[in-house]
Amino acid sequence: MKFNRLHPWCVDYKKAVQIQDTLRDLLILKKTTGKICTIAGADVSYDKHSDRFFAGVVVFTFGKQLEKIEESTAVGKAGFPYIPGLLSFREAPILLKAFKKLRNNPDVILFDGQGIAHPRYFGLASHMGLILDTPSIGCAKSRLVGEYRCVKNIAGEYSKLFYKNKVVGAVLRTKANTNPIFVSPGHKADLPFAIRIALKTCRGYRIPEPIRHAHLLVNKVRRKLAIHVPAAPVNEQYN
DNA sequence: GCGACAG
DNA sequence: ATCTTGTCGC
Repeated sequence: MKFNRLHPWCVDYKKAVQIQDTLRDLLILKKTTGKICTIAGADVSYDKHSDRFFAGVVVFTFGKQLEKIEESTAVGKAGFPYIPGLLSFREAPILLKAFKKLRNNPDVILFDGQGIAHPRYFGLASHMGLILDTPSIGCAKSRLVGEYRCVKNIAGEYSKLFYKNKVVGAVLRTKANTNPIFVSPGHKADLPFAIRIALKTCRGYRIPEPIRHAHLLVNKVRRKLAIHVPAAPVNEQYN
């Protein structure tokens, strides 16, 4: 799939913040009209020993049945440290490498990170959605910013996530007796749409299927490509 | 200065 | 994210 190069990735932290403040104003926070036929999930795994990333994208048909129709992976070195609020500068380059190999153009993409529930309203899902010019939704497993009331322990229940007096997302219970996930619009999406899509793609697990399968995929690739260091000889104890 | 802090 | 075994609960 094609995407726009909006800026270089090799920037300093201050420049990264400026880029976020600029690109944020390009986001469209309204649901895009049109039927959704395919939906993708993306995830990244990190190997600290080789300082490498394993990225994966899985595309599903969207309907009563979710059917896997394509998957794509990429491997590469990490080029930016993890800094809360700047995650996209760390993970987007390797994710884009995987998206570039994708033959399908998914109608919606789910990311394992925040959308606009971010200090500058521009999390990973927003950044990726903008570059790929595709509706995107952030589905994070924990909170970055914002306050919320506890969510009823019933699948489908949610609480609005407030940040600086604005609703930036929802804390969504995708399954009973399980911690909720943090859903927020990325690009070309509004909150009701984000919540609806996240819930419709859950199949008995806490994490929506597209992201869950992308996670399984990157771990599979990681095991396969792991650099096997020869086992250290076992030193027998004498005396 | 202190605490918080997606992956 | 990663390091990691067993274990408690629906």
